[in-house]
Amino acid sequence: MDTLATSSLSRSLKAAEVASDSDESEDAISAISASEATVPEVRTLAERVFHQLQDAIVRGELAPGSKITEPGLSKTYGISRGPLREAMRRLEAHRLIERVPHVGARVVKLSMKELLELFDLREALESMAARLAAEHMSPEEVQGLRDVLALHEGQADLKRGEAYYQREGDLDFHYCIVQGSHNKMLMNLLCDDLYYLVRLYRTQFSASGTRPQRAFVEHHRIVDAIEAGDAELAELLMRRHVSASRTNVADRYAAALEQSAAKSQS
Amino acid sequence: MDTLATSSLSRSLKAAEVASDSDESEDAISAISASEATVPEVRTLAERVFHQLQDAIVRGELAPGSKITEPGLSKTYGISRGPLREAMRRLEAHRLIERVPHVGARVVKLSMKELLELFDLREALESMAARLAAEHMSPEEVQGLRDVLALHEGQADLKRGEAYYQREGDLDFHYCIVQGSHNKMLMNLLCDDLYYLVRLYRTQFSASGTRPQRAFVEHHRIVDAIEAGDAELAELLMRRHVSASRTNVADRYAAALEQSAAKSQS
DNA sequence: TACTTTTCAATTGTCGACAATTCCCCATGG
DNA sequence: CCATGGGGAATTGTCGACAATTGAAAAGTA
Repeated sequence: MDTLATSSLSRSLKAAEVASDSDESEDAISAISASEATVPEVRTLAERVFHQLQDAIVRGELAPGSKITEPGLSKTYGISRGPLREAMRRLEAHRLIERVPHVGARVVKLSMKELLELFDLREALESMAARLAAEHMSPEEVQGLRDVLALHEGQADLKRGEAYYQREGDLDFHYCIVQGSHNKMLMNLLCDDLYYLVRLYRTQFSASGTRPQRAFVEHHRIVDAIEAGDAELAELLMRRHVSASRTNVADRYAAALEQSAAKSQS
Repeated sequence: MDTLATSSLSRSLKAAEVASDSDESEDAISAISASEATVPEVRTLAERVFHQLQDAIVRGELAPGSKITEPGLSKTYGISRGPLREAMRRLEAHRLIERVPHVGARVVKLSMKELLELFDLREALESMAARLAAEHMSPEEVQGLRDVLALHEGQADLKRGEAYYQREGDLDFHYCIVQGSHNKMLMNLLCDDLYYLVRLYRTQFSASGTRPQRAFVEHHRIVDAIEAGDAELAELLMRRHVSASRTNVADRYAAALEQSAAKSQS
């Protein structure tokens, strides 16, 4: 009951963490359609509660900006404060919580400014990932990418209007590209740090994607370029893709701001 | 005696950490030439030992790949294992140590492959930083940049052959550029995570810079572009600058490898 | 001698208790 | 009524002790 997997992404992320040495990113890709399959059970309490808190934050169970106290969490998760504090230290380093000495910790709350900064980072890093993926991905890995795309397309076909789930799938896609770069540092950075912040944003701003079809064709174009080994094109397309996503978010935010301003004025 | 500042960089990094809210990056720049000035003393033991260990690792006092035990460090730093473990959890998240549950922790040892990956990351991120800096830096900040450059130039003039210290100064320069981007996420990523790994590499491979003059003119060209507000040029020049540095490292490594191979064969 | 098994010392993981600091509330005074 | 200061409850920081796991040395057997 307490280990609800939130989406295929969370599972693949966890699987990647325990087996980060494997150069076979095929594992990670196929793991997406795998069953619950007992994530090689975490060996230590501190590690377990770290992942639990990470999930809880990213899923919005722990509201952004809300204060979290050690005795509270200690009782909730049934562990003592020792391992809990270690988990919190890790969360702090990953920027999912913010701590002030002798005062306490609270879940991070991304401002729109920070969110846009995050998109700038993604643009720089993921375009690089796409370039490297075009240079290094094996034909089998590319096929895995296509499978992922087909899978999500089928899902989106089922729930035409409800594009929310596709947004998580979107991260799955980007996750696979990063795996394909075969650059471990980049993989760590994006998959272990930035993508959790991206997911946090999605719950915080309850962002339901509003351009699923367009994102789909962009995804396909990117895979085409990767398959063709056209690194330059893949980099360019990914840069545009992320940039368009950023613009989309900024526009929606501006619209929401304007609407709330008009409402308060009326 | 236990708080030996290793270089101006370490001080500016620390100062940036405690006052990360300040939008006045002027502070960080001027802090470079400031005196010892008691880094606003860390409030908690865990935090203090974290910085001490961070410095010890980056300076090479704790050899890369060497095993570190909790009782050992506990006695060395005169604290109990509680705060120590919290510090180690933070170091682990920053990828300065690697831990295996129930086995132990050891200082990371960068392979050449990982080092080159690190340079790829820097190329993507710092070129982005240069572009943003060209767009956002104020005239005062640019002046601060020039001061830093002049300062290091004077130092290098003193120790002509000994270019080692300049290498630390090199990071100071890059540090200022990142500050000038005014992108907090980027600043955190580069200054809190990647730059420590870069410094670790420098001790691990005992990298004495071999191209100080060229790096100097490249630095000046970059500042020129930033001052002119030419974002595109600044981005390009920084990309080339980091790329050249990467090539330099790779070449030196290949040469050293060849030399050792020849020696073992004779 | 080589290989397996067993024991044991050392290290890591976890817990509960105590000390130190902060924050909130309330009383007191202007 | 508002400002100010003190007191107390709650939370965070630190410590030492105990349990659990590991790795290797030591003992035993073929």
